[in-house]
Amino acid sequence: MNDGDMGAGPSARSKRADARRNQETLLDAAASVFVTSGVEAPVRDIAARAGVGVGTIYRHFPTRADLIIAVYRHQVEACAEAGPALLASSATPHAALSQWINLFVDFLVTKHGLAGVLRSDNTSFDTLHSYFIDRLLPVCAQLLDAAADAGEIRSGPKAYELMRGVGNLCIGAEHDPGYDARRLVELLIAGLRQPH
Amino acid sequence: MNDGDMGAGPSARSKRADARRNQETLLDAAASVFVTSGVEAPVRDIAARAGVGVGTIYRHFPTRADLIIAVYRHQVEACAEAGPALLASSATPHAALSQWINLFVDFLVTKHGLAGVLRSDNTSFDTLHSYFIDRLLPVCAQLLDAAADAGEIRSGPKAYELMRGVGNLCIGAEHDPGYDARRLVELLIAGLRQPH
DNA sequence: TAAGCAAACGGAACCAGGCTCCGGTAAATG
DNA sequence: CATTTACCGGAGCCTGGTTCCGTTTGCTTA
Repeated sequence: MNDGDMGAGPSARSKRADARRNQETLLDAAASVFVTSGVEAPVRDIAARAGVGVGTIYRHFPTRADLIIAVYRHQVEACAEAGPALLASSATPHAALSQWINLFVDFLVTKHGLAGVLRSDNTSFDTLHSYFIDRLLPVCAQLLDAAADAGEIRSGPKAYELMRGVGNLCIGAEHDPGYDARRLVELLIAGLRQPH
Repeated sequence: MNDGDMGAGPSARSKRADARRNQETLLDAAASVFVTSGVEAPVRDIAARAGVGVGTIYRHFPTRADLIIAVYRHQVEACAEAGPALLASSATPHAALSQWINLFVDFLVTKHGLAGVLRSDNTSFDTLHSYFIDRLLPVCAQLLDAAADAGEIRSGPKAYELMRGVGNLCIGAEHDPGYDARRLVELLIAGLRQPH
């Protein structure tokens, strides 16, 4: 993918040491700033926290979306991999779907502002949106199809629509004690059930 | 409420003619810019469209929220008044609730970006949020209570949570052909039904 | 070890958009 | 017509994103 390591043999040239170090530092700084100030924290704040100039951020992460993706990649991967596992271990496909959606919701609501930025109409977040869709939509579709095949759900929204709906319900869920995204998502999933 | 008299008796002085004219012009300009560029259009654009300076906007509408409220006030009022009417004319309270929610959704999705701005964490939109809540929440609560009394719905979210959820589902619904907010809202309302 | 070079760095500078402030304009009034 | 003052316009400030380029620094090679 890049010319760096990627196991292309022992002779592969590395990036300069300071570059790699900075990339690491930036990821840590961004993660910690995201926790305290949300994913929409000013770029300058992240640069300051990392002790680098803003130019360095843009060199490593051309758009803010790239930075966010890099910070959360592990967790998105984990969520994606949990899908098939849940399907294998759950009593019914609908139960698996429900549990998986819970994982997804937990991820979104604990990342201050992430759900909101996912739905921003700012075009610079398109790649973030695409990343989530590319990685998670197939998983969701698999669970949904399994539940449909089992006759547990009515013909309703396709996976894309469901995921967007769930994502939307998570927006602004962090700091409003009167709003519980999980409860509403449960309601939505309940509405999906076949009225036996 | 309309011409700035503050109800201090019939002798109350009117505003200057140019001020009243500008206020009217601004409302028209804002409405038309909102249609084409969304409710988050730059203030300067609205000023230009109205042929006034930005100072004039801020004098008449101290925050953008005030402007948005003024532009949509009639429609919000109509929506609020439709609640009791629907309750009186519908077969069941749940049907009335469902229809009323549909009105609300129609309103939100046809106002480019309005749902998104309702959920913005930008504090300057708090008054917009408050306005919607103050005006519409009691209506929603009345419908919800009626449906609960009739035993049609399970004990679920309170009116506030329901309205926020519905509002969230409407975010970004305008320009995504693969996403139909109405369908998801219907699912949500269906999930509210008492099982069997 | 030192020289040469490209990679990488930092932050000044530029742009966009929100909001304020104040000198100027003109509506109301006598 | 003169006076008052509400009201107007837009220059200008602020915040935050993004770019650009002179400087620094790690790596390579002699």
